[in-house]
Amino acid sequence: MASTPSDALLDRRSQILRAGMVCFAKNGFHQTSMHDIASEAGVSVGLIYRYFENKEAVITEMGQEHMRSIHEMLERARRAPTLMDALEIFFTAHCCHGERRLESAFVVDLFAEGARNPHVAALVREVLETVVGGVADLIAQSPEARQIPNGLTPHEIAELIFAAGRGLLMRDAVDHSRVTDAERLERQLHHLRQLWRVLFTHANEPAFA
Amino acid sequence: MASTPSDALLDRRSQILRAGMVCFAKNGFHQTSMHDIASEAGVSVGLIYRYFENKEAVITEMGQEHMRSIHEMLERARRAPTLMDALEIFFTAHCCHGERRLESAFVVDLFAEGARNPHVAALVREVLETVVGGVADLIAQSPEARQIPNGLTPHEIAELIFAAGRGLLMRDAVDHSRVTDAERLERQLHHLRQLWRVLFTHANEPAFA
DNA sequence: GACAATTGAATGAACGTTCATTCAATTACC
DNA sequence: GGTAATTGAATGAACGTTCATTCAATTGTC
Repeated sequence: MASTPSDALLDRRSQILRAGMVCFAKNGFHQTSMHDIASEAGVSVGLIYRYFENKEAVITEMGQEHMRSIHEMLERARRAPTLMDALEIFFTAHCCHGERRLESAFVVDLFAEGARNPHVAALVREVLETVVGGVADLIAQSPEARQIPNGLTPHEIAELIFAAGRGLLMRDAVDHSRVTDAERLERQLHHLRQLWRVLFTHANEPAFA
Repeated sequence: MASTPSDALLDRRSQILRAGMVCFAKNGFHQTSMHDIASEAGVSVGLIYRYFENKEAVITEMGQEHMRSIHEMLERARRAPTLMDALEIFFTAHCCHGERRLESAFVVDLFAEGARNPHVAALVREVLETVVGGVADLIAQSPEARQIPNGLTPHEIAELIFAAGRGLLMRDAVDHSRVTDAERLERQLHHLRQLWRVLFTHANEPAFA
C-alpha cells in the first residue's frame, strides 16, 4: 500500500505540508524559513522545491488543505442529529494537528496573510461563504429554529455565529496561559451555547426553560 | 509653537510611528523593512534607531499607541447617551488613520504577533479585558439592559459582542472588494444591531418592536 | 554683532546575518 | 545502467543594525 509512484509523491507532499503546518502554526508564515520546514519534515531544503514551486505555493496549498478539512467538517455537520450538535462540530474539531492555540494562531495568520495576498484571501472567502451558507441551510431546515421569529434570516444567524466563533479564536490565539486544550474548548463552547440560547430561545417564552 | 526640544522629539517619534503604522497595515510586521518605514516617514534608516531601540520596539510601541486610542474610545463610550450609542462608538471609530481594511489588517496582524510574542500578547489581553470590563459596566448600569433576563451576565454579553466584533473585523481584512469604508462600516453595524436586538429584546415581548 | 567652538539630529554606506532558491553531486531503485 | 529521488553546499538578494561622518543650529567669547 501507498507504494505506487503517485502515492509516494503524495506522501512526500503531505509530509512536507504537515511539517509546514507545524512550523507556520508555531512561528507564523514569514518567520518560518524553508530550512525550518525541511528539518521539521526530516528532508533536505532542495527536496521541497521538487514538490512545491516556492514558499508561497507551500502557504497557499496549506491554506487549501485547511479549507478542505473544513469542507469535510461541513459534511460531518450535515449528518449531525441536531443543529446544536452540528455547530459543536465546528467549534470542537481541530482541523489540523497540534495544540488548539497553535491552530488558532495558524488561522489568524491565514487571515493576516489574506489581508495582503489576494490569492489567499479568495481561498479564505470561498470557504467562509461555503461554510456559512452550509450552516444557514442547516438552520433553515432544522425544526428547532424554524419557528423562532427573532427577525433574523438563517444566513444572518449563521454569520453571527461564525463571527463570534472567529472572534473567540482570535482571543484564544493571544492566551498564553497554561490552559489545557479541553479547557479552551469548554470555554468556547460555553460562549457558543450562550449565543445559541439567545438566538434560538422563543421570543414568546420565558428565557429560562 | 511646537518648538521646544521635547516637542520636536515627540514629533519625530510619532512621525515614525505613523509611518510604521502605514507600512505595517499595508504589508504586515514581518514584510515591512526598516527601510520601508524610513522612506515612508521621509527620514533615514539610522534615525529610527535614535528613537527606537529596534524593530520590535517600534511594533510594541505601535501596539501601545493603538491601545491608548482604544482606551480613549472607552472614555468616549462612557459618555454616550445610550448603550447602543456607546457600542456604535466601538464599531465606528477607526483608532488609527487610513482605510478601514488596512486597519483591520493591522489588528489581525497584532493578534497574530501576539500569538508568538508574549509581550504583545500581554498588551492585547490587557486592553481586551479593560474594554470588555468597561462595556460590561456600561451594560450593568444601562436602564435598557437591566431588566432583560436572558440569563447572561453583563460581562458575558460584552464578551459576545466583542467576539462578534473581532470576527467581523477578521472578515473585513480578507475582503478585497472595492467597498467604501462607509459600506464596510454599515455592514458591521447591521450585524451589531442584529446581535444587539437578539441580546436585549425582552424575552417576553414580541421580537419586533 | 562677529566669529569660533560645540552640539546632536540626521545621514546612508557598510557589516554580518538570514533567507529563498538553485544545482551539481550522490543515492536509491528497477 | 539508467532513471528518479534526494542531498546540502553555494548563491545572491534582502534584512536589521551600526557608526563614522555631515552640517545647521546653538552657545560662548570678545
